[in-house]
Amino acid sequence: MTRYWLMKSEPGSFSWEDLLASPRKTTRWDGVRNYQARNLLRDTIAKGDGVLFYHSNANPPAVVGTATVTRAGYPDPTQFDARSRYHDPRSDPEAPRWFAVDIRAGHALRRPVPLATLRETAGLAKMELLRKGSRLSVQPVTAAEWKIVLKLGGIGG
DNA sequence: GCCAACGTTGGC
DNA sequence: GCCAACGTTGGC
Repeated sequence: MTRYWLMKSEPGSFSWEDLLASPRKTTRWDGVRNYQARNLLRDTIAKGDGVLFYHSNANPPAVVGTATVTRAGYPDPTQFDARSRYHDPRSDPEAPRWFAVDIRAGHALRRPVPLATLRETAGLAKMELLRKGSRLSVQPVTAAEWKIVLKLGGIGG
């Protein structure tokens, strides 16, 4: 069963344009250091799942494109890399603490959908992103929410 | 830059 | 197990 997700990225560190410029428009979604998000990456997110690519800490914050999961959860190598800013010396290679997935860019939205627009859209009232205090960098999106966001973005009907 | 909300750490 | 202190996220 195909599921849908929203992934946040600060364009100052890795933007939608950076994803498009990546080899095969694919990147490893690594550096996630939150246990709830880790559980999703490790246990639930599957190859073929759809991703809304969201620019956080942006002006305006907005969903800007879609992506596809091309590789399901595997140990995030940055946790074992002493030179990485994501290095975690307490993670045991025999039982890795952090996981990553690979994603490939799908379509740019014809119109990015700003956070404010999401908030104004009735069918999205229960979106995780809109919950007060929500900070999950990887979060579930329902099929209905996915459809609505794509429509707002001018793709997918 | 501010600050609310949340997660993690560590003393006890 | 409690909770204060601290660090991070992310909108504004």
